[in-house]
Amino acid sequence: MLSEEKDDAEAVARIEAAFPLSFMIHQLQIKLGAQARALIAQHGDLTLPQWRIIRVIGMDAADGSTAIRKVLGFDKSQFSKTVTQLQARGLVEVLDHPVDRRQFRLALTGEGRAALDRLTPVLSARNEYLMQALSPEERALIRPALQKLSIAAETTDIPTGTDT
Amino acid sequence: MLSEEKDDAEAVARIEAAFPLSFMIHQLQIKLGAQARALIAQHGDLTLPQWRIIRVIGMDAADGSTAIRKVLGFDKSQFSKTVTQLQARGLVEVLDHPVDRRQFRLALTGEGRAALDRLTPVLSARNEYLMQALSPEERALIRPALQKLSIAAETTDIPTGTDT
DNA sequence: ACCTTATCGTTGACTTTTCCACCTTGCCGA
DNA sequence: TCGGCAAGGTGGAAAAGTCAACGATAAGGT
Repeated sequence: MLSEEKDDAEAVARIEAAFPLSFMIHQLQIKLGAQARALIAQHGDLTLPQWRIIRVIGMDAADGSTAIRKVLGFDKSQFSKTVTQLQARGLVEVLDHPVDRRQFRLALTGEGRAALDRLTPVLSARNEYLMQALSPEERALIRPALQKLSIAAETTDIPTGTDT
Repeated sequence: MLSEEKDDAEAVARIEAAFPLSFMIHQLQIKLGAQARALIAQHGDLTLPQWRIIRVIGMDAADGSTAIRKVLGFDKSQFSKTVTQLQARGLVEVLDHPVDRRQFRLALTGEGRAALDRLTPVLSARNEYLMQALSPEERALIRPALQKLSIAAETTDIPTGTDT
């Protein structure tokens, strides 16, 4: 009799139906993080934040520290520490910023790019797998939806129930 | 001249366009977590994980430890430690589980329910605020989408690019 | 009934993340 | 041009989260 186990699953479903959105996202993030860590660990020895930074630098869409830090949403301190680690491991090069002397530019070293090339296929396949779990409409809507939420999540003072 | 600042913002937008989904969710979760911490801190002295557990118990949809732990996605260890804190602070009561002797049941004490009632309006208003940032279709689709992703995120071995 | 396997919660060591104070650099109005 | 304020990065302390090992209970197959 697996009624107990089933009861737990039913209880989970019952709760999830009325779950705050932020809880759902948190729960999802926990699972995604664990999945990513497992994949990264199987194919190298980067940490998850290290991988994220390398991945963004490798997109060649920006090299300023602030831009990279902000897309990732990283805390200043964590970003600083992770970049130091990457630099110490010779995966990333830290260069002067041409305009803003507070910032710096980031570039991959040969070794850094090698790590990126080794990991990219694996993580891309995962991303594909995740996207395939969604219906076409969901695929189309989820990115803008997440972006809107991301902006809304930056508000510090919430309009108190003056809505209707 | 705010060209520098603007350049950063443009770079961020450029990167985000081609961002892996998992990165977007991670970035969103960071912001949501910070927002929730700020709100909770303003209205009491709970930690975020403590609040989450209290909130779920207060839904009265389940009281078994496993069900509560799994909807939140919490690590066993973290869950155990946070429940101990809540019990020590007298916010939560730990009772025997009627069927499974490995688990326990959780219930709010009077003080626990008071904390819940104090915080709920604030956090509910935030949830409303977040939902209002979405279009009606997005609102309708986001929950099932996140649930599908959550299931997909549990897969440990990803089908390697054999798709086409 | 029995044996094997899986799940549960707890613990301790460890890593990661957050928070805060600090100093430097850029921004903008007086 | 100066003076205040915002934004950038660093470093240390505290909190949160992760991981592996353990003993106890359940579940499932034989």
